[in-house]
Amino acid sequence: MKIATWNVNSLKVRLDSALAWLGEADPDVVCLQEIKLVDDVFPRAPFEELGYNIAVHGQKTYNGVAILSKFPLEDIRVRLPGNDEDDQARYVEALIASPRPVRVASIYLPNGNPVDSPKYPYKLAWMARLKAHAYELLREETALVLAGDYNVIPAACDARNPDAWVEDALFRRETRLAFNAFANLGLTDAFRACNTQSGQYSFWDYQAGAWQRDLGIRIDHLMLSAQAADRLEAAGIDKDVRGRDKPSDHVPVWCVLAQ
DNA sequence: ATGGTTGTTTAACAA
Repeated sequence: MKIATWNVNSLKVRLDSALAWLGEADPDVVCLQEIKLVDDVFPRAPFEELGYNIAVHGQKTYNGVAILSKFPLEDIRVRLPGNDEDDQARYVEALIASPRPVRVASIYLPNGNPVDSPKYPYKLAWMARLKAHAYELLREETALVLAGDYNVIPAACDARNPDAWVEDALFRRETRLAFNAFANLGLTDAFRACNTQSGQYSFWDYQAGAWQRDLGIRIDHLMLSAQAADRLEAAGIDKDVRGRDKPSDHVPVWCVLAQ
C-alpha cells in the first residue's frame, strides 16, 4: 500500500497538477494539506473518477486537509482533540479499510512564525495536543500513519543551510524538542528510515530563487507506529514535481507498506 | 539584501 502526503497550497490552483501526479504515482492513499477551500466546493468528481474515496475538513482561504483513498474510508474524524475553541482546519483521520487496515491522519501543523507572536505558542500547544492524541491512537497497537506538513525540520541534515533556520519556528530548539517528544512515543520517520543521504528536501520557498539554488528543507513527514514501520518497504520524495509549471512550494512524500 | 514569491482576496495576511 502506497501512502503519500502533499501540501498542495490551494487545491483550486493545483487541481490539474494533482490529477497528473496521481496518474503517475498511483498512490492508494493521499493526505492533502492547504487545500484552502470549504467542503462544499471540494472538486470530488475528478478524484472519484480516478477511484478515490474522500474525507475532507475544509476551510475558506486558509488551511484545509483531506484524505483520498482507493479503499473505503471508515471512522472519519476531524479536528484535533484538546481545544474546542480551535477552528483552524488542520486535522482529519480515517481508517483505511483495506485487507490489512491502516489508520491514517492528514496533518497541517501550524507554521508558528513569527516566534514572538501568538502564533508560536499556538504551534507548541498544537504539538502538545498532537502528542496526546497520538498517545491515545498508539494504545490501539495497530498500523498508524500520521502524515502531513509538520512545519518541523527534524535535524540539521534536513536543511541545506541549517544556520539560516536556527531562530525560525520550524527549527528552533523548543520546536525540535517538542517534535522529539512526539516521535519518542514510538513513531518512525518513514523517509529517514529508508534513506541515508542528506540533502533531500520536501519544500523550497517561492522566494529568492530557493528552488534554483536548492535551498530546501524537509518538513513533510510520514510518522509510523511500530505495526506500520514493521511493514515499511520503501519511502521517497517526488522532487521533480517542484520543477513543473505552477508548482506548490511543497512536493509529495510517500512510503510503501507491505500489502 | 529588513529583500524575494505565491495564493487568497482585492489591502493585507499567511507562508
